[in-house]
Amino acid sequence: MGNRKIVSEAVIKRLPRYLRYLCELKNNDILRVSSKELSLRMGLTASQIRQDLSCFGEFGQQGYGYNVEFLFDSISTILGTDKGFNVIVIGAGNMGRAIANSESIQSRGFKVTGIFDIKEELIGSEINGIKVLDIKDVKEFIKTTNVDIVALTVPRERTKEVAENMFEYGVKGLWNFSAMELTLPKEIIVENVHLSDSIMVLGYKINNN
Amino acid sequence: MGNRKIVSEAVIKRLPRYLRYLCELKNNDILRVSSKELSLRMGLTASQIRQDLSCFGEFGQQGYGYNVEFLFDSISTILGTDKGFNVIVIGAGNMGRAIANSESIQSRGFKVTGIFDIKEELIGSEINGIKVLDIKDVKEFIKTTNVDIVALTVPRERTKEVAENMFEYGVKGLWNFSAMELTLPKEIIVENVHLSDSIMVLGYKINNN
DNA sequence: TAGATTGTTAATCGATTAACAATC
DNA sequence: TAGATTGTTAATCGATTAACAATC
Repeated sequence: MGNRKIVSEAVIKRLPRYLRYLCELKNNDILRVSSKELSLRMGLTASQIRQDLSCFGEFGQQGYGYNVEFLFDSISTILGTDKGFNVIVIGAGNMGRAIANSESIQSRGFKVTGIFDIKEELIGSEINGIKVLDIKDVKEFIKTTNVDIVALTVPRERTKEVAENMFEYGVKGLWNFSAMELTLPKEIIVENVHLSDSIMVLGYKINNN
Repeated sequence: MGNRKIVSEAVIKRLPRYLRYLCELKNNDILRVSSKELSLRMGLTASQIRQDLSCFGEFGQQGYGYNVEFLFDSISTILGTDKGFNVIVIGAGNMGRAIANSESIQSRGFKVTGIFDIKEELIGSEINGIKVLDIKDVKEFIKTTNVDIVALTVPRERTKEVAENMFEYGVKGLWNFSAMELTLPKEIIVENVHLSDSIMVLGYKINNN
């Protein structure tokens, strides 16, 4: 299911950013926006915005521009955030807790339905109202409840093993926070958040500014 | 100072990834690698690896390939991680603590030298051996010690104000974890980590796989 | 109606890939 | 020497930008 046309990675990555700006316009009670106006705010070209949106349909009107709320809702639908995703977090450390507590993630339709850890002292505690469960029970949890995404925040040395298990259990998406490459079959989507990569890019730019 | 040739964003973003793979080779006591071998491991073309590296100099040898350790060190130098960067964290919440505790960040030459928060109950506590200081003292801290990068993990509504202060205090780089766009003068480099953008891209890919 | 702005086609630009002489 | 592999130039591919007819 889903859109069959292949849309480039670059376009997909811009969608959440559009959503962010549209949300801001909405919060300021702005009803309409042209590609020109939006391009000025976002620092890209009006052409690119129109080209990007045209990958998914027609959302504007000649002479008028785009209805902010309609465009926001449309992009939400494209991203699937209107339907919602169930997320479990494996690893109840600082990063896991940050995810479980993130308002911006929840506000986009991602619901943390479970948190798992291996440490005795963490099991049974609560994070943002969600009980931390024993990692031993994660297989059963995935089999019996609907889990779309697994956020992986376990120590580096455990990442590979846990990731492979998740694939085996039929999880559709892995959100990997370990500074480690995961090579898994293409049936499971892996999205990496390599914090150290990000800060290294920042370091490079500082030195070469 | 630094390299005057303008290197494209795409190339820069691949550098930390090269470093990651080279580190792994090093750990497995592999002394040499050809662009072909590396390309197979990394899932890109040998051509691209050679093209990327050629932006910065000549690191290989015909008929031999690349000395793993030398290439690792060279890329470290390009990224400036050999010299080291001092980082302060503003916001001692889960994300701030995750940064202060991250081994992968520290192993790449980024040293957390201070953590700041506004909350009375956090001030004076220790995170990874670093004392949490009062946000009121951050200006003085920046003026008197060498701070290269500020990691911003404060709540959304405080982000803009703190970011502007950091610019004013002469900080060179901002590592922004808020789901908010920062528009600051180009003298200060901003690198964004928008976790919600990342999980939305994952959601899209799951739906359209 | 006149002005504004879309969606799309064509042109341009930049990034990736292929090819190959140089040489270890 | 023969084989391997670099760094670089040329060719290709894809993404961004410009232009414009359609139309609100």
